[in-house]
Amino acid sequence: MTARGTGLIVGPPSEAIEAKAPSLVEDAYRAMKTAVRDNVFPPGYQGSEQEIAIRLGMSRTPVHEALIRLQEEGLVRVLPKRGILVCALSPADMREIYDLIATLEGLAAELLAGDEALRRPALERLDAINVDMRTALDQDDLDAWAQADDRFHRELVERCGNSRLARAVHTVMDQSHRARMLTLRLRAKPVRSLKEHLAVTSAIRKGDAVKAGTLARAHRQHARDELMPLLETLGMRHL
Amino acid sequence: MTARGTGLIVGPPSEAIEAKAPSLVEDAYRAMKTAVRDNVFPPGYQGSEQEIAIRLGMSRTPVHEALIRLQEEGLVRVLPKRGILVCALSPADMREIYDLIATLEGLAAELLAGDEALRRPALERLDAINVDMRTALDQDDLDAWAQADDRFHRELVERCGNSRLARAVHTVMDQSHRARMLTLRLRAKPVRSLKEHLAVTSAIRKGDAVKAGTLARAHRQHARDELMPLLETLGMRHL
DNA sequence: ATTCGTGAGCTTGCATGGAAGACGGCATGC
DNA sequence: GCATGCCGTCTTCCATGCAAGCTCACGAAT
Repeated sequence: MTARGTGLIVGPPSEAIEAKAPSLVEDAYRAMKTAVRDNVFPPGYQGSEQEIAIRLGMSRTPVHEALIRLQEEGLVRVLPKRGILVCALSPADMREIYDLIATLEGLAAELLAGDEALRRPALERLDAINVDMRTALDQDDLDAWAQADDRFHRELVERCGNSRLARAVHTVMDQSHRARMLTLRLRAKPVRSLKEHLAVTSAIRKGDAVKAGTLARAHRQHARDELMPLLETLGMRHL
Repeated sequence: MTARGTGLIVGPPSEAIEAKAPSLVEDAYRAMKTAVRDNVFPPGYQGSEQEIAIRLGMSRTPVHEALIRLQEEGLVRVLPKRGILVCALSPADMREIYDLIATLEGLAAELLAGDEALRRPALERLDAINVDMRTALDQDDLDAWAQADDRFHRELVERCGNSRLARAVHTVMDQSHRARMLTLRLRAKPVRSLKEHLAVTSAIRKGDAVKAGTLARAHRQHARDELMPLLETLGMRHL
């Protein structure tokens, strides 16, 4: 219990834009997260730490530690003595996620609109992204659209000044990434998205926090209301 | 890559009310979390895994793994090759946390008010807690008041039906618990809290989702606006 | 035919040791 | 006096080994 030295009292990881030191744990973490996101490990997939360790060319230890982090983020479960399991999402889970994101992005937009210093650089980015999305739509390039959409929402939460909010949103978006990609091509041409993005951007520019928040939240709720019936219809129990 | 068997596709930890199996990692996790919450490990405290392992009577491994989880939750930082550090919170961090909680509890109240099946059992609890809080106030029992306050907010998010929301709120509330306890006795008698809790409860009972959400959010914002100047005044750089 | 017990082969939990990095004090050079 | 480079010590990182628990197939008993 010897608190050594009166070292600098460093804050939580919030602020620090620490470029994680390279380590096997970090490698394993990234590799497995990517594998889950890209459906290399499909939901319901069961594997063992040993198997993954061999594939990544390391021992079980770093894999095990990376799995703890992934479990904490809700992407996998480690079943004691039984192996690891990639989590599947039910429609109810998707609803939870959308409700959460809608509200949090609403707050993000609100914070952004209410802070002059914050919104100036953010708007620059958002405007550029909106242009890209318009281009993608004109060219019927769904992948480019999805990428622009992703970037828009990412910038929104990353630049709102609340790092914990950003982290929370990222966590649940990681969980739902797979499902999102899966349903991307099942929906009608997403023309409304651009309109709504522009409206949110505009409200932020005007500094109308309440309106920006309301619009951003409604935007996600629309997406939710479009997605949920689709999932139910397809009888998707899990994905 | 042999996905073994067509085993049951289990969902994310969301639903499962799994009573964590007893394990050294779990013990270490709880012990250290409690130690941080109760200021046994004050912010800025530096220690080593070895030291903690000895104190807990186990090897370094479970301590290390528990630390990974605590780091993921933002309570500590593991500095590579240097030791562990208990995170301190700045006023800016407290603001982040309150903004986040305000919004999330707003959503929780909204969800609760909008769902008949959910709100019935919840209201039973909330009513009881409100009675306890009234008693505590009448007796000037600050500790009892704090406990009732905590329970109220806990029930709110745990019974709203969105497990991810609950988890997110718990995570940031754990982070801010220390600061909250510290400032508990610096504030005026919290008579407004009860009134606001009653108002939120009433709105939920009426099924007025919008009002419930607005009130719950405003309640936390009031607390924030009361707390922030206090922190600044005391010149608290970190806590 | 069906049930139940048993054991082999998985799995992770945890302990431990060696390796490499980070820090701080001390000697050295100016 | 002051800066600088070196080295001992402390720390985590990672590999590995053993132990214990879980699953499932197989065989015996009913």
